[in-house]
Amino acid sequence: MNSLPESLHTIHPIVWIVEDHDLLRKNLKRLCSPSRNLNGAEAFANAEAMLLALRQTASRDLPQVLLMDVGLPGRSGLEALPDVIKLAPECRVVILTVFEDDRKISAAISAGACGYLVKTARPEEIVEAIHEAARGGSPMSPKTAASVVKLLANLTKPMTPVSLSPREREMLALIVEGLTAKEIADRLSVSIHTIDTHTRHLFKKLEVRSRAAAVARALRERMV
Amino acid sequence: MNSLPESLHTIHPIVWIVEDHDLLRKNLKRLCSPSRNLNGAEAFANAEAMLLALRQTASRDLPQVLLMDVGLPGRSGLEALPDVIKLAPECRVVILTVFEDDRKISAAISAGACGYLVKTARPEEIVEAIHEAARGGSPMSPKTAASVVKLLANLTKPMTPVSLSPREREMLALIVEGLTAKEIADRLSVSIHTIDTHTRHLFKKLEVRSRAAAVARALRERMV
DNA sequence: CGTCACCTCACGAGAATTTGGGAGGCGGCG
DNA sequence: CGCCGCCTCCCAAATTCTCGTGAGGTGACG
Repeated sequence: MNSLPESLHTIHPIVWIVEDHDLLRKNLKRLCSPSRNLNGAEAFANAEAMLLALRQTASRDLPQVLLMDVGLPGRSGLEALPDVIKLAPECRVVILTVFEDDRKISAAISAGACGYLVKTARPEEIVEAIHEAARGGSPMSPKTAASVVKLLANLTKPMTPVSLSPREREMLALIVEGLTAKEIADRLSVSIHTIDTHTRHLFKKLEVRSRAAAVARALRERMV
Repeated sequence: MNSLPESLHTIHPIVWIVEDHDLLRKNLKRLCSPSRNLNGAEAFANAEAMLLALRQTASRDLPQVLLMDVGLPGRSGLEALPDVIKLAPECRVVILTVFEDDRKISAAISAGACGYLVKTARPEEIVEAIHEAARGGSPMSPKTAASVVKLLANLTKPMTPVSLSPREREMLALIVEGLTAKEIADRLSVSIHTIDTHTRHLFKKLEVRSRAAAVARALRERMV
């Protein structure tokens, strides 16, 4: 969709930077120079200042790419993301961090980030990543990509090593809905004793001993 | 976890190739040569032949990386993936294709692929991708990564912010584990009455009326 | 026709959960 | 200091769940 092969040499994406470490911030800003076909317009030490500036910026001057550190200053970076998306929906947010663990990556992407860079990346890699982000891509290391893939695979894997009968599957779905045995009995127009029996068989097959555990297994393994 | 900085030059990952186009298959195999620290042991024209060989291969000779085309020959490639995973669970499968659209990418990752390459990639990129896959990473273009990120973001976005106290968060985790109130009380060394109270507050905040529903909400909105 | 899986229903007892109330102590904050 | 949120504990009743066991009916399959 965003294929601009020729104009890469003429368009200078506006890049904003949020980084609390002074030296790194300056280096990053210097990196985003017109000589590298980048326009490092603004650099901030924290997310609040960036949001403030974002609110006071005309839409034609909004950044195309936002390079944001989410390091020590609490979660200010990730928490600012919803506001960034509201104020500049077209802006591609690339997270810059020292950590590369599944939870942080998951949180960043859930919050709306599109890319994920580690600070150990070489300058040329960072520049290239910014261009890729502006182009609509999601720059990230293969290791980060592996985390993302693992998350996605876990969320979408359809496999159920347990063979449930249609009725049991139905039961499971209703249990996951949070219904009580009696409510399920009413919903399905059968006796509550029947529900009990189904539930018992279900537990045996799922190898659990409680509704809560059954729900956990069902949701984790996507058999709903 | 898989940091082998020194041994990269000595370990030659065994690479298998599935590609129906004769010329490309031969080129790929030639690419996986010891001179590039790769061991392109086998190349097949279709998935069935590869599976057959996989079944007859001792575990020490199983491929570390499987480069598989999923082009025109139906879905034979993706459909073979579950078998590959069963026969060689440690094998990293990298999809090789001409298309780069969301649906195919999603299908491949759901099926268990770890990487995704386009055939227009340069030889060095392919070689590097194979090494990254063997290392545990997920090689893919930024554009492909963008598709994956989009999918993941869609699946995990509905994060309603619920403010739980630390203790309540702990409770929730243990409930999701399937523990009973008494077991939680023992685990945390407090009275079961305390657990009851926490549970009540938790339910109020989560707007649920049962453990099962609490588990469902917690897992769906990943507050675990 | 026999077997088997599935759905249905029943009884009963013990365990656990849900729901309502109240209460004391602690630490942060204006 | 007073207020508020949090953690802790208690009582008690109603409800629900868990887990046995047993059993009748159906449809599929060999």
